[in-house]
Amino acid sequence: MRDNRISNAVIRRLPRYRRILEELVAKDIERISSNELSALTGYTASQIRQDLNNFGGFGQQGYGYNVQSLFTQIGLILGLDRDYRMVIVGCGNLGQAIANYATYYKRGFRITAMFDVNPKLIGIKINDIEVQDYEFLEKYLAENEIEIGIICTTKNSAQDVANKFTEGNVKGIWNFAPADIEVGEGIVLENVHLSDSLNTLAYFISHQERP
Amino acid sequence: MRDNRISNAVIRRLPRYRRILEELVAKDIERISSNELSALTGYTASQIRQDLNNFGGFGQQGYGYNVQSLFTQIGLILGLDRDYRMVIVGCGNLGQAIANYATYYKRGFRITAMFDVNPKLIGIKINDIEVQDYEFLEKYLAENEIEIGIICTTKNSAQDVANKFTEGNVKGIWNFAPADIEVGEGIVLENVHLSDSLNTLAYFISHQERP
DNA sequence: TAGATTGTTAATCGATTAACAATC
DNA sequence: TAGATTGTTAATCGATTAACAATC
Repeated sequence: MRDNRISNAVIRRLPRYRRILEELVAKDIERISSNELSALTGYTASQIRQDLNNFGGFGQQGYGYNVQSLFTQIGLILGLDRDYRMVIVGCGNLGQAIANYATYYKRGFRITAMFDVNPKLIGIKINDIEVQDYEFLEKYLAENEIEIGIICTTKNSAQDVANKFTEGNVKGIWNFAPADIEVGEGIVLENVHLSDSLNTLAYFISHQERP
Repeated sequence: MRDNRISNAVIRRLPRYRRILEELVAKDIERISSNELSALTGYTASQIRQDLNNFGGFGQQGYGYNVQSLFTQIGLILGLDRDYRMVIVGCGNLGQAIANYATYYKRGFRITAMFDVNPKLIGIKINDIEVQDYEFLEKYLAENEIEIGIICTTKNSAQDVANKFTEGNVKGIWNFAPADIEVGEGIVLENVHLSDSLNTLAYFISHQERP
């Protein structure tokens, strides 16, 4: 699989392609053309063909794409053929929501431990996982190989957690705290800035249909 | 304020500028140059000046930008000088997390009602707001002017909720369900696809440092 | 084979960066 | 005033779209 500098824009469209293909698989649809995919995704047929051809020729002239096979291929490209062990720090509602979400809807992404500083949360069980004292994170990461660290803390704690994750050799950090954190060299950072998203929504609402 | 077709890319950088300026305000820093802002944001100084000049000349030659004033200006551009009434549908952990988040951290964005279909959730109070039966959403929207509808349900219910929001004349929809929903003409849709975000993270982890 | 549709190259469009005159 | 830094125009870069030959 060639992946020498595929643009970010392309990568971020892949999960969406996959999501739509998943529905087609569920509907037992066997083949689809770039034109039909265009109607479903909103991207142009040309763009879809360009995107997919970054990774190889998945289609067949005169036929289109095999839905099941394309779905599988995109999964392979995204790295969804392996398991990811994840640790959540911050077990408030958001941390619990992410834990539930991953547990019930994201096969392949497994929460192995959860941490918090709040004595009221330490000890409770969330989907059979007992919340541990944040103090033990370092030790836990040293003893267990964890691919993804998830930050669901407040803004102020986020960088400290990120540092511990970095030292603990996670490969990626999924950050939900409204902070711009720094991560170690070679560690992937994916931010979900809810605040930015809501502010953007406010902008578009305010600027709807005005001269 | 001119806003004839400002590109999406620019808009999505604004909340980040604002977030960083907010910290500078807190640190009592008075002025900042595009060059210094560049170091803090990671965007080039040139891009920052271009971005800001879409909305007018906020800076002063030889001086730079006044931090407090720029912060305020960006807030105005984003439409953060008014209140937004919001309704949440789906009161599981995620819905509750959003409710807490908005209540405690987002002045100007006010949750006025919450709805669910689950009898176990109907009647409980989340930050003084009682969860109502989803059945009453339609009536509620008819009687109250709501700007933002928030979808924290499962994939399968998302479109139904979106339809009710559309009929109830919300101006924007903040969607957390992993579904591609359709919304009425003129209604702004902002998606937070956690699943896509996690899949993207998996991609970058899988493709770190490989030939 | 004829028709359909991809893979891929070329053209266009838009966004980012560079450069510099204007000006505080 | 001299120095600094913006606002803005021009150049570059990259991403999207169009076109069409290849081919199933």
